[in-house]
Formats: sequence, structure tokens, C-alpha cells
Amino acid sequence: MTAPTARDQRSGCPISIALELLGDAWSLLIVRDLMFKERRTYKDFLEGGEGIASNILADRLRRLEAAAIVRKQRDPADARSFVYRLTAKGIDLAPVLVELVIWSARHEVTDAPPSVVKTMRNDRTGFIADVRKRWQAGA
Amino acid sequence: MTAPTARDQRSGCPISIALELLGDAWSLLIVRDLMFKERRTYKDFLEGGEGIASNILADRLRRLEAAAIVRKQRDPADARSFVYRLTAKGIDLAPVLVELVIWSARHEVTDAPPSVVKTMRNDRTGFIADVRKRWQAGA
DNA sequence: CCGGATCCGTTTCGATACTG
DNA sequence: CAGTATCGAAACGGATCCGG
Repeated sequence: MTAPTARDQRSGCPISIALELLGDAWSLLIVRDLMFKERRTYKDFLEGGEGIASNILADRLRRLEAAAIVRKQRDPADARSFVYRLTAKGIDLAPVLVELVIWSARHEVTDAPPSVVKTMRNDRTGFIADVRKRWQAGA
Repeated sequence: MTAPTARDQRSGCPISIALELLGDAWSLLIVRDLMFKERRTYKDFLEGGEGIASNILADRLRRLEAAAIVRKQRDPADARSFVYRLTAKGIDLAPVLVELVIWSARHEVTDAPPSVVKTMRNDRTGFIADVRKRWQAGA
């Protein structure tokens, strides 16, 4: 019976809704790891992310799963391990991440390879199609 | 001399950089207010946002200004008021917000008018050009 | 009035240690 | 390996106060 706070009663504005799911420092970083960096396991995120704490990671994975952005399965190869994958809803965030990369590369100092950024800008649709293809292939 | 925390030493990944500036519950909401809702003043944000506290708002405006996403000027009309505007860097976030709207409209229940979302999808470039035009006109 | 700053109780985060 | 427990630090949220 916690008291309702401002964030609980958000408007139906799509931006507001999206930020309710993704408006924090880590969630989109996990999505990025899944989408671009072939990271799949809890351990991958823990080491590969930029130093997220284990409890925060567990919480964010739970939230992303609750939002149906991420799915958790047993690793068919290794029975004691779990594998996280993006759902269709999750992979649909690709355009958002791509625009974020383009924006950052333009206005901040990043380590993004200029060639990749150029591809994102010049062949956005193709780039996203490739991401989706790799995802469908189960990469 | 505060101890460095994980978030302080982020990688140069463009997503990571962007989230350092925008990875919270409110910043992008303010950008949205400026970009789509003709909100300009502290009071506008305070009442129109979804219930942000005044101290948080002040902090976010300061951060957005420090990041050169927003600019603060005196209101030429009303001497006791200030006007916030997006910078060029700020208006360049339009594609990110548009993709966020499209994603939310597809996967969540939002109050976005379907006609507008359809325009965003079918004539993305034109829609963003319009946003930019209104911004340049000083709207 | 407008644009905040301050105070303070509550919530969340972050680092580390620990467990099934 | 994949988390949970704990605890101090930081951020948030609401109310109120203040300067111009």
C-alpha cells in the first residue's frame, strides 16, 4: 500500500508511456547489449555493461521481461545457464537506438566507428533490416 | 571529492553517452514539451508535464542547458518570465522522439492520434522537416 | 505572480557480501 | 552461474519558503 507518486499516474502520451518502461540509466543499455553486442546471459550484462550492480541488473531484467521487451529461457546448451533474448517488441526498438546513435555521434564524442554511423544515416532501412535478420536467425 | 560511481566512468558507446544526458524519467519529457507542445516556461513544464516536482524540474533544466540541448532566455514580452527553447542539438532529437512515439503506439496503449502516428510512419522525413520548420520559425 | 531554493521524509540506487 | 541480502549514499517527491 505504497502511496501513489507522480510517476504512477502518467498521461497516455506515447513518450510518457515509453519512458515508464525505459526511462532510466540502464534499461536501454541492456537492450543495446542484446541487439548489437551478442550478449545473452546475466554474466555477459554484468561484465559487459558499464558496471551495473548485480541487484540493479536483476531488477531491470525483471522489468524488461514484465514489459515483454525481453524473454528469458534456459540455455539449451548449458542447463545451468539462462539466455535472454529480445522479443519482437524489443527488436522494434532498433530504430530508436539507431537514431540515438546518430544523434550522439553528431553531437558528442563517441567511439562509434564513423563507417557504421554513416551506414545508419545513409541506409537506415537496410541497416535495421539487417539487425532484424540477425535477430531472426537467432544470433 | 565524491567517490566515482559506475555511471561516472561510462564507455564511449554512443548509447551510453546519450543515456548519460537523457537517461532518466523526465529529461525527454521536457524535450517533448518543447518540441511538440509549445511549452516554453518553467510554469508550463510544471503544470503540463505529468507532475514533476519543482526542484527536479529546475535540476533537469539546468542539466539540459549544460548539455546544450536547451537554451534559456528572458522573455522579451514579460520581464519577470524566462523562455526555454531547444537548441539545434535539441531539435536534432526529433527523430528519436518520433521513433519512440511509433514504437509506443505500436506496442502500448497510448492516446496518440492514429492519424499523426500514421504520418510519422509514412512520411517520417516530411514530418521531421515540419517540426524543424516550426522550430526555426520560432514557434 | 514567476522561478526557483530549501527542508525533510521516502524511495531508489550502488557496492559488496553472500547463497542456492 | 544467477541471482538475493544488506546497508549506506544518493536521488526523488511534496510542501513550503523566498527573492525579484
